[in-house]
Amino acid sequence: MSSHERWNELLAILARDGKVEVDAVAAELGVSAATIRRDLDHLSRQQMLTRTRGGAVAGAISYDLPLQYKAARHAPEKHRIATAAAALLPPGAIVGLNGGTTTTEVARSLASRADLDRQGGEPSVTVVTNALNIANELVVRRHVKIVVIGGVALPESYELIGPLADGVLREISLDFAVLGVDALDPEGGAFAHHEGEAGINRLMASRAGRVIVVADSSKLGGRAFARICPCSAIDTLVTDRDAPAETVQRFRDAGVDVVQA
Amino acid sequence: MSSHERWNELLAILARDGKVEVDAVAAELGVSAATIRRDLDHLSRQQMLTRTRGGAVAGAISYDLPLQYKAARHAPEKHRIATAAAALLPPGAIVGLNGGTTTTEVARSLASRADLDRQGGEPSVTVVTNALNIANELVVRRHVKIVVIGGVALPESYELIGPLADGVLREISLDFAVLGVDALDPEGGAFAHHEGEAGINRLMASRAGRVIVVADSSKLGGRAFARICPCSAIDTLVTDRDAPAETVQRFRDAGVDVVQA
DNA sequence: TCATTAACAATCAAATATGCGCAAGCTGGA
DNA sequence: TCCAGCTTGCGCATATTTGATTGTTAATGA
Repeated sequence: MSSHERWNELLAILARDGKVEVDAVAAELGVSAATIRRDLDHLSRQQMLTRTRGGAVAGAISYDLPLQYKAARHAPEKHRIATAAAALLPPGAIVGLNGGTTTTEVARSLASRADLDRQGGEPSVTVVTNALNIANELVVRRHVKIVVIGGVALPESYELIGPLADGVLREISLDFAVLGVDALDPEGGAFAHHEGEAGINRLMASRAGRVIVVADSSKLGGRAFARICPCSAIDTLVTDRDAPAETVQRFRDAGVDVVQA
Repeated sequence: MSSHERWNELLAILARDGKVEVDAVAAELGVSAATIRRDLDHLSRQQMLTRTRGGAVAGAISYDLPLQYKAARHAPEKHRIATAAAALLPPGAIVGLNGGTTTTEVARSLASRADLDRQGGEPSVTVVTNALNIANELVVRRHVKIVVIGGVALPESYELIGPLADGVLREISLDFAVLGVDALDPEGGAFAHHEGEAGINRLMASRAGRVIVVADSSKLGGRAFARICPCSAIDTLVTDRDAPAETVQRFRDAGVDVVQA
């Protein structure tokens, strides 16, 4: 087990329990207490936690893990979904992306696809996003033009929200909006956990000519706190092959074009 | 197998597993570990992955702050300047930060200043920035509230510029603007290499109650392409002790309060 | 207040990853 | 064909990580 994996594990325990104990974790991970202390000191220097005698307590990140850790869940499905979604976007498109692990994959896929069919040195795709991690990852790839919506940053999701973001979004138009959602229901529509995110996503969808929702099958058929939009506002859903046929049919009945990657 | 094929393979493994291990991949692809290391270093320079001991992990999120200690030139000076500049900012301040290595150090210093620790759960400092790297680094640390100006991202500097950024900036006021500059002249004022950056920096300065310029001594006394503002618009200059006394005096004569860290 | 005990910091040695120099092999052009 | 430039693999010196040891510090309770 490498140090990065240990750090992820420590932060996962911290997110779950709110605290870690040196000896307990050392036994659980099969390393010495000295190593755990060094790890905790390291993370403490990065302001990721607060050191206590005998362990550490949650400091900066209390509810959520860095995206890096979450990316591990359903990774192959997300990757396939993302590739399929990116394939729907034509060269030259202006694409809105919100935050989340799946949309981050879409961004990566888009960037590597743009690598292949770049034309004349000009960026062939414009990505408009409110997700800091996506912007940060794509900004070094010269093939994609990156536009960032302003706003207040949410530590949990790296998303920018708020009135400032609204203002910017109202000034631009999108060809496509590719939205990752927390839940998607044939009757209820698309949902996010956070009302601020939902608001931005709703606005992004309304500014776009075509709305594509990406969601692995575990998200289908449920609801979450804040509604983004009804299914009538969604043009295409990209999901994986594990989605139940009956659920897929209900989305199709609701007028959504379903793609199973 | 060509190097391009290997890179694709490495990135594919990274997308699937979230990490790669040097020895495992070397065996799988039938090349030496040295080659894999060189490949990973190469991809790491392209920001496609983050190098770890024994392999690499996906994504831009790292638990390290390598720049703080490895930032190429004038690192100790920049660090001292940044600490001194951050010390000028009182709790509760709304602070504008532009991009650059020195301002990134200021951001880190702000994030770890103990007396600014959040009081009553609320972050006690608000950072307004157009630099993606600063926003991305600070967003996980809850000590500061992060507001990002929108705009088009410049790959060279990670800065957001353009009309969208202008629009957001016009809607807010700052207590302080902390600006890193490319050149600073007692008569000419502050300069940036890029006219887009200069425009945003100028606007940021005009929205701030107090303008603090951070610049190591190598930047003093020269000029660059695009002017940000005259010295009359600058309240404080924070620089290092290597600044020539005569130059410092000329800044003081121009009405700038000079701090040498 | 003082003794006891657990946690800690400092240090060392072993294991292992890494970086560098160099030679061999390959590729593309003159 | 030959050469220049590049990539690859190997060996060795170096750096980093880890676990153990030992002395020090801080919390607990009588």
